[in-house]
Amino acid sequence: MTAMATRQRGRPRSFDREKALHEATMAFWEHGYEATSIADLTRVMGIGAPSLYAAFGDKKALFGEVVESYAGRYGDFGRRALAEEGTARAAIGRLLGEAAVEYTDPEHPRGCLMISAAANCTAADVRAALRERREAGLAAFESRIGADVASGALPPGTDARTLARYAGAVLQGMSQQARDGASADELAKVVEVAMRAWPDRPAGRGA
Amino acid sequence: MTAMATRQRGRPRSFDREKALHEATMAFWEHGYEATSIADLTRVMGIGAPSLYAAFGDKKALFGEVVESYAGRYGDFGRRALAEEGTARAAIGRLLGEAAVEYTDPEHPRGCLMISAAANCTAADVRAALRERREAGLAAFESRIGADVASGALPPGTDARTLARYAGAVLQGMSQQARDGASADELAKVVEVAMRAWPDRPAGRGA
DNA sequence: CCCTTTACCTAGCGGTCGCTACAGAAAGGA
DNA sequence: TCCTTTCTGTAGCGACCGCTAGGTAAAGGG
Repeated sequence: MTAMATRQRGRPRSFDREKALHEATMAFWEHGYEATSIADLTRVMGIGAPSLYAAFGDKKALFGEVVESYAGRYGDFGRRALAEEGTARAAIGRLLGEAAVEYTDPEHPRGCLMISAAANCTAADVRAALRERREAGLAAFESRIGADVASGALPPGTDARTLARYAGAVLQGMSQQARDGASADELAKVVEVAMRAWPDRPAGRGA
Repeated sequence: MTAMATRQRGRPRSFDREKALHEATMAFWEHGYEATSIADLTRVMGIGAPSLYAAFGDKKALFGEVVESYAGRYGDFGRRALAEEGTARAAIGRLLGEAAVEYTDPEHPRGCLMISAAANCTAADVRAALRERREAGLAAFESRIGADVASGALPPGTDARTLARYAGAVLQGMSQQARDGASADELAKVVEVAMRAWPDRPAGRGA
């Protein structure tokens, strides 16, 4: 309390916490929250159960850290696309295009952890946590689209909420398809089709 | 063997097999294959575990019957739309529109059992069984679209496989959104947007 | 009536779940 | 050197998992 950073007393941790968290992320990403057991986790993390509990709390807290680190490391392409592109169309198009690559990257499990890892989960709070993140994503889409409607880059009658939900549905569908085995190329072609639905000039049909 | 239909010997079953199967369907639909325990099933079916095993085999076999009956009872709108509509566009548009209603019907759990019930399932064969059904659905879409390309109802360059996968992705996304709480009206608007991507006349941009 | 056949109920099997008590090991402070 | 602090490994807790043995109840056949 008085001094800060008591410079580690006692026996030092014998494993790399970041690396262990990464391995846990891969396991949860692949199999989902509930289907990944503590025994699975201790095996892939290379540590004993007491070390896991000492370092991360419990299974839910570990999953919480996994989701947080996942969002920053693998889910950030969406935020960047929304922030960096000049129009909602460009942002969503880029986001979906990058998802096609990301969701099929052989370096890690397929699809999106935040979409699939708590799909059929008994723990209601874990389900709710990921659902809230998905809803936050939709809200970010809607906000970006709304800005384009306000600026005139999209037709005045455009329903931002619906267009955001459409983009979210395509994204979630792509995640499922990736987990079902679709290739990056196949998903990229789907994105190309999906973007044809976008109202691309202020004289469009509206909605 | 010699005579047929030995007209029930022994004590008759004390529960309605169809009704029990229906209750099991609701449970699996709501919570998924793995998260639905035998104890959950016996409770909602109103029978003891030995009766369940005697009537349905084991958990996998029961789930198999559930999927089969679900496909006929709740998943048939897709087959009908593909069979009855004059064009692939009309068929897919109707299919998605009916899905918006079906996936949010308060009479039963939200979304589609075949899409979500084995999402994070440890049993690989159960996962594979539903994946194969989804792939069969995509193949049916592709076949119907291919017929329209051949007949000239769709532009010659149209990629039937991609268009089918696009429709499947939207459908799967809608299922997820329904489970996340989207209303029938919201999903219907998403369908309206999604169908704008459809190549609607033989002078379209192709792909 | 008794016998056979089938279904039901109670109780509990071996296994895995998430999690932890406990004792030993490895560091710094006195 | 000894104590305190923190981490590690073994071993196992109570609860639940899918599933079933064994005894009893309810039907038809003789």
